[in-house]
Amino acid sequence: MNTHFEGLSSPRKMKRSDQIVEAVKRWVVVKDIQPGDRLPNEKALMELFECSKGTVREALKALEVQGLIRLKTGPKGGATLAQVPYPLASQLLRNYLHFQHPTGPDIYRLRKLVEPELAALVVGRLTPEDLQLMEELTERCAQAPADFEERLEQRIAELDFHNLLAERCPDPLLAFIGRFLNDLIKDLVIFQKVHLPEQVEFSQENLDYHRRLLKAYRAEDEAEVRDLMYRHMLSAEKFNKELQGQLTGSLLSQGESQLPG
Amino acid sequence: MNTHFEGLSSPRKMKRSDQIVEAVKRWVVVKDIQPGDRLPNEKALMELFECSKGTVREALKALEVQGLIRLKTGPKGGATLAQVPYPLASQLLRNYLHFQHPTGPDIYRLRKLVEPELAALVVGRLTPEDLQLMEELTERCAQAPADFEERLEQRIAELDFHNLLAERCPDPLLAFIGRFLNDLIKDLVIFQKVHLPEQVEFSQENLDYHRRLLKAYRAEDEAEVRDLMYRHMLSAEKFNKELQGQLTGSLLSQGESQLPG
DNA sequence: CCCAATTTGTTCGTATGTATC
DNA sequence: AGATACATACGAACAAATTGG
Repeated sequence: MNTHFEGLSSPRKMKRSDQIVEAVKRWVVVKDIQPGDRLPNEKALMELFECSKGTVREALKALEVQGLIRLKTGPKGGATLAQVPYPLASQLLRNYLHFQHPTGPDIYRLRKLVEPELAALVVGRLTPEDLQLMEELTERCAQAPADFEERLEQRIAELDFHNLLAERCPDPLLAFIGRFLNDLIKDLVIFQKVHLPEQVEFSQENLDYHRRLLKAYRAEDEAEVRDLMYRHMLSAEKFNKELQGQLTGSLLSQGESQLPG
Repeated sequence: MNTHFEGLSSPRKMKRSDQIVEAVKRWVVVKDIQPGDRLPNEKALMELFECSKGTVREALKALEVQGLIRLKTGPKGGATLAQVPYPLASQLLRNYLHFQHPTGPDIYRLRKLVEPELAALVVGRLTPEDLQLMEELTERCAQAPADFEERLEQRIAELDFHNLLAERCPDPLLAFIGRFLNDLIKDLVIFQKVHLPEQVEFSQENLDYHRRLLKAYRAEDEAEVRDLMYRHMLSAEKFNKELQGQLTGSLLSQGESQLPG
C-alpha cells in the first residue's frame, strides 16, 4: 500500500510539518484517542517539536484538511480529534476519480450490484419515522412536474429515498458506496438538467418501484425487497442507456464538491 | 449532498485560504487544466487574491494534502496539477472508515459482489506479460510454507493476483473498490499474522481457484471466469467466518497508512 | 564545477479578530 | 465587560532546492 513508507521505518527527507503530522497520527493511534479528545495546544506542540508556530499550524492544517481534527477557537478550543465527515470523504474520493472519467454505465453497473444487497440489509431496521419519510419522498414524485425545477426536485427526492436506506445500512462499506453513488448521480442529474428529456416512463417506473419497495419494507419481506431493488436498478440502467450520447464529457466536471467549480 | 454548500452559492464566512482553494479548483475545472499543467506561482497568486505569501502557501498546502497539486522548488518549479495518487485516496477513505469499524464479514460481503463482475470485465484485456505474472504469483503459493514469513508472503501474492486484475479493469469504480478491498485484507492479514492458524485447506482451495481462473482467462471464457471468481469468494468468505472471533477489535487500528502510526 | 537566478520553504515578530470563561 | 487563548493574516528576512549558463 503506502509505497513510500513515510511513517515509522524511514524518517528520510521529510518536511518538518509532515513529520509533525505523522507523529500526531502515530500518537493518536497508540494512545487510542477517541473523537472529541483534545490534542496538545499550539504552544505545547511548538516546544515538543522545537519549531515555530507557523510550522505547527501547517501541520494542524494538514490534519484538518484530511478531516482528522477539528480546530476551534477560544479557550477550551484548539485541536480535537474528529471523525472524518462523510461529505469530505466523498469529495476526496471524487477528486481521485476526476481524471478517471467514470461513465454512466460504470455507475449503474456498480449500483446494480450494491443496491439490492444494501436494501436487503436494511429490512427490519427502519423506524416508523423512516417509513413515513420514505412515503413522503415517494409521493412527492406522484404528480407530473410542472417545470424543470419541479422535475429536478423529484429526482432529488428519489435519490433521498435511496440515501435514507444507505444511512440505515449496518454495513459501513455498502453504506458509503450507496451514498457515494447517489452523490455521483445527483451531480449527473443536476448537470444535465437543462437538456434532460421528459422521460415520463422512467418517472412512472421509479414511482412504482418505490411504492412497492415501501410495501415490502413494511412487510419486512427481505427477498421481495432484494428482488424489487434489483429490477429497479435494471430499469434505471435501461433508461440511462437511452441518454448515453449526451454525457460523453467529463462526468464530474461540475458541482461544488469535486474540484469545486 | 454537500450539506454545507461551501462553494458557489454561499461565500459565507470562509477563511481566506479556503476561498483561494475553492477558486483554484473552480479555475482548474472551467479551464479544463490537465495533469502536469502549471498553476500561477506564489507571487502571482498573492497579487491575484490580494493576500500575503503565508495565506497563499496555506491554500497550496491544502491542495497538496488533497493530492490535487504537486509543489516543486527551483526555477521552472511551482505548483503543477496532479492526479490524486491511488495510495492517497485509499488512505483518506480509510481515515473515514476508521471509526466505522468495518468487520470481516462486511469486507467479504462486498468482495463477493464486486470481484466476479470485475473479473469478468478483465477478460480479453490481459497481455501475455500479465498472464505470466499471474502464473508466477499463483505458483508462488504452490509449496507448503516453511514459516510465518513465507506464509505471509504467499497471502500477499494471492492478493497481488487480485490487484493485477483490478488494475486492468476498465471500470474505474470497480477498479478502485477492488484495490481498496485488497488493501483492507492485506492489513487484516498482516495484523493477525502471529495468531493466524495454518488453514491448509484454505490455501489449497485458493491455489486451485487461481489456477482455474488463469486457465479461464487464457481461454477468454467470461462466463467461466465470473463463476469461478464467485465461488472463490464464497470459499474465502467461508474460511474467514472460521476466524470470526479473533478480529473483534478495530480492524483498522494498525498499518501505517491509516492514521499512520 | 561553480555561480547566479528563480522559486519555493521556513521562521520570526506583530497585529487583529473572535469565541469562551 | 474584561481577560484569556487561539485563529487569522501580514511582512520581512533568510534558507534550501533547482535550473541553466
